Amino acid sequence: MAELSKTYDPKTVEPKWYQRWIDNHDFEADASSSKPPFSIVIPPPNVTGVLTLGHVLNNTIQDILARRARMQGHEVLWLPGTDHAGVATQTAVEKHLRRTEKKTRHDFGREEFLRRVLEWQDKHGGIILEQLKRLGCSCDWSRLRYTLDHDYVRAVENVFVDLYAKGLIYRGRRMINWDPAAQTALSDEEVIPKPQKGNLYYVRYEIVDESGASVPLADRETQAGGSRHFLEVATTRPETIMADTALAVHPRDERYVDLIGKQVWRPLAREKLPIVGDEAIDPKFGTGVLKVTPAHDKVDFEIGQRHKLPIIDVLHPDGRINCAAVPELDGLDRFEARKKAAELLQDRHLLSKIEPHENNVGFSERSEAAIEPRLSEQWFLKYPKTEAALAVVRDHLIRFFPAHWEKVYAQWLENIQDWCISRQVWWGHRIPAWYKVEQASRLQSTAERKPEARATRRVQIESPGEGWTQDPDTLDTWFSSWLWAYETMDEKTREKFYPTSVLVTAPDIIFFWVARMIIAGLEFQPGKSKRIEENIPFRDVFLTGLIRDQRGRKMSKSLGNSPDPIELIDKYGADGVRFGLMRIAPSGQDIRFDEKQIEEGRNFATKLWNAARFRQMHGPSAAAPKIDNHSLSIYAVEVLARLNETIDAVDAAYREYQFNIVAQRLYDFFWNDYCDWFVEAAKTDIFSEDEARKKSTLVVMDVVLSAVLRLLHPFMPHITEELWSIFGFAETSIQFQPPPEKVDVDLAQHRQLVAAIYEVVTAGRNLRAEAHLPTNQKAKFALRSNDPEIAAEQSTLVRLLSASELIVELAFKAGPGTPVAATGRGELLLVVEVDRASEGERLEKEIAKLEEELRTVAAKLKNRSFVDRAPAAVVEEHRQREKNFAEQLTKMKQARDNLG
RNA sequence: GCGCGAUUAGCUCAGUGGUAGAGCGCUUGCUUCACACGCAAGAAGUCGCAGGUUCGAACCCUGCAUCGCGCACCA
Repeated sequence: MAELSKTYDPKTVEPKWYQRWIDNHDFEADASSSKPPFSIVIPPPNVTGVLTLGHVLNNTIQDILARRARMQGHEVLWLPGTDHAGVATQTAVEKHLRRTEKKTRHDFGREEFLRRVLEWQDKHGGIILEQLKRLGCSCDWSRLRYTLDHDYVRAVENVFVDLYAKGLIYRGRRMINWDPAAQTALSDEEVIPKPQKGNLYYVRYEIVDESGASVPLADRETQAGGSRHFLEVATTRPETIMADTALAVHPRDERYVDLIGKQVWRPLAREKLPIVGDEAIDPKFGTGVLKVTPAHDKVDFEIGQRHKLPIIDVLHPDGRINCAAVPELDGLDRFEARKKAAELLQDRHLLSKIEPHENNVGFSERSEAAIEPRLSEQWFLKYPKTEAALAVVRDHLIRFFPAHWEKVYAQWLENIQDWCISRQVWWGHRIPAWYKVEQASRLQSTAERKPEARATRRVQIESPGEGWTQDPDTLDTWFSSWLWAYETMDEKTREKFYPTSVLVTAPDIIFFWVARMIIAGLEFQPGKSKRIEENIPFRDVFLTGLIRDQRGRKMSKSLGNSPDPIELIDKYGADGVRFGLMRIAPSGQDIRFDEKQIEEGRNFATKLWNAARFRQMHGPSAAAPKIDNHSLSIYAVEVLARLNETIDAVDAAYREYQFNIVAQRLYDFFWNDYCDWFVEAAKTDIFSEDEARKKSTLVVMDVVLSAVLRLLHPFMPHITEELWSIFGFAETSIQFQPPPEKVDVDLAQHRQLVAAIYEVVTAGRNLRAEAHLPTNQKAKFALRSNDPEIAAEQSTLVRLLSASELIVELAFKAGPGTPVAATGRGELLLVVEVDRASEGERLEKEIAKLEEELRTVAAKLKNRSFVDRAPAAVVEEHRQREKNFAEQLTKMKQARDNLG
């Protein structure tokens, strides 16, 4: 047994053990094992991503669950993998190419661009997997999957074909969310509404004269006031006026009802527009008149449908104005055009005012460009099994932790809309639809296709043959992710490990991923039977918090407030980072990150190391240590009792996924109960000549250390494995040791005595500090007691008090000015002369405190209702307290009186 | 507008009806034979506000305020 160095060095220990675990194939799951299965699929990080603190949190939790399950005798599969992340990766590569080569993807063409993406992927791909290894993640790397693996791609295509055949996937020309920067359609979930400060432009639409003639320009200004020559419209988007195809008012709005059916002149690209009545109009907003722009607004589109209005699109896909009729605006960016349009209207006296106005505008989650609602032909999925998906969570076949997320999940499913699944990006799963080449040759992208150009279409994986061209679009990344829970598994693996045990993820992808995976499981039924329980993708969903910085902001690259986890690991060790983070990660709450907390994790690792070192200095440990119930010291009984309590608390916390509580309980037990109290008290035995007592105490240490190492192993795998092997508690790795069981001794005995002794010690240390006696100066103490139990522990009391001597004597006489403290087992005196005045002052304070406490308890006990109605045990406890306070008060008052 | 969460020591947070807790920070003392990434002691809180239930409320109920998130609206 090598002697341990003074501080723990994670830099050598951690890589050493990780390599051994890999070499031993410890993380590889055996699908033919007879052990009960436990499985987790990793939320696949982006293939070119790098590790963030969010990943550290998420994957540490998964590793804890996997490692604990392994120790509990499960056959564990933690299945790792990466996601191609269509729009995200393509956006990153395009940005890179724009910067380095000043070219767009169109300059390269599809084939060359995809080659560039693959180059990028080779360069940046897989970094995050290596980083997960640094963290100690016990993934089964032999089963590593990627959403663009051949088989996985085939599965995605099959699902598409299948859903098309079922009529659940369809093409349609509908309003979608268009990202003008990435130039692709997005799903509703990828649009983030943000409040924007803008303007409300009040635009006058001239009412068409009954005769059809326009009012002469010169008269307009004067007539604008009272009479009905104009209808005023409040709009935030004057640049889309050319796309207006009607004005709309509420059908019962008295101000305007007589105008319904009449016409107005569109002020830009002058045309006659009808005035229609529609329930969707809010009379209280603006002037109560809405300009209807069916091509560029979702609500307007619906109004347009109801009134059979034409649709005029005045925007290019990149967000520039496309309107030859108004050359001043044509070709301008939409935001430029907004200003310009206002100017044009101003010049024509058609803009009556501009008011500041705040409204919500949708932004692309990826490119951060303002989303343009746009009419476009896309592929859509009508979600199957939404009722069943609601039911499995409602009936708790799947449980969410914390449970309140179940409501968020339900809310989304209840309001679910068809999913726009096609993306006008090149990086991803290409849609398995084929068109006759004559028509297809005209296609840039499905989004651009006019309805009349609709080609002959076939949906199948292989090309139908000569003359057919594949749909140029790809699928939403999440359309592949939703199969992740089972398409990552081969048939045998699936049979053993599907459904998975638990999914660990962040709450912001409940809609994107969690809900859709549940739907996929129910729809495609990958389970062993048709039973719902066999087909849901997981049984528990644990939703982590978001990590924020100290000011409460989300961690983000642009803010630069996200520390690099690898730097933290270099500085504090993976175990320190893991433990520090878990201790502050309350379930379901956001986490404010502070490096101090990681430092504490590192400090705890050092503490563990040194406590082990101390044990090791006193001789070798026994393999599989067993305690002898009959030779236990009272301190041993106490620490074992607390170990038992800790084991129970840890078990309970695990059941609710309360990792912070697990960590905190282990921290408190080990640092306070074991190190600060037990080890210090046990030094009496360890340094004594009594070999039997020494041996007994060392065995208790071994039992506790062996238990603590196993309890901590899921959180701190490397250091615990290192210490486990150094101590030689077992032949084999700690990874497969069963968790500690509670110690079977009569633990009720002695606990009161130990509590009393610790109370005396604390009181004595307090007296010493009050008397300004330095810690390194031994002091003489006396305890007024004739309690043989206490007397028997004299040597330990001397050690813990750092006393030169402790006299246990009921009638101990001390001179006036001897500091005294009341304890449950008699007064403790610090036998030194101190200034009478300051001792008197201290006693007065002590007495005041006791009197206050006594008053509180006495008042409660005088209350008949309390005595009659509170539980007997509570009342008894109060009585006991009253008695103790009264006794101590008497003693303290005597001491004060003795002072003179 | 609807829903969810939060509000406890300077900071970060535990605390599901019976004497307000931890870590950090702060103050004081200590290089004592595992550990200064440490040991010991201490100061510090009208538990967001107002009602209610209860013998008793940080905890349960109602309302309000502030902060955060989601959904809806968003001309």
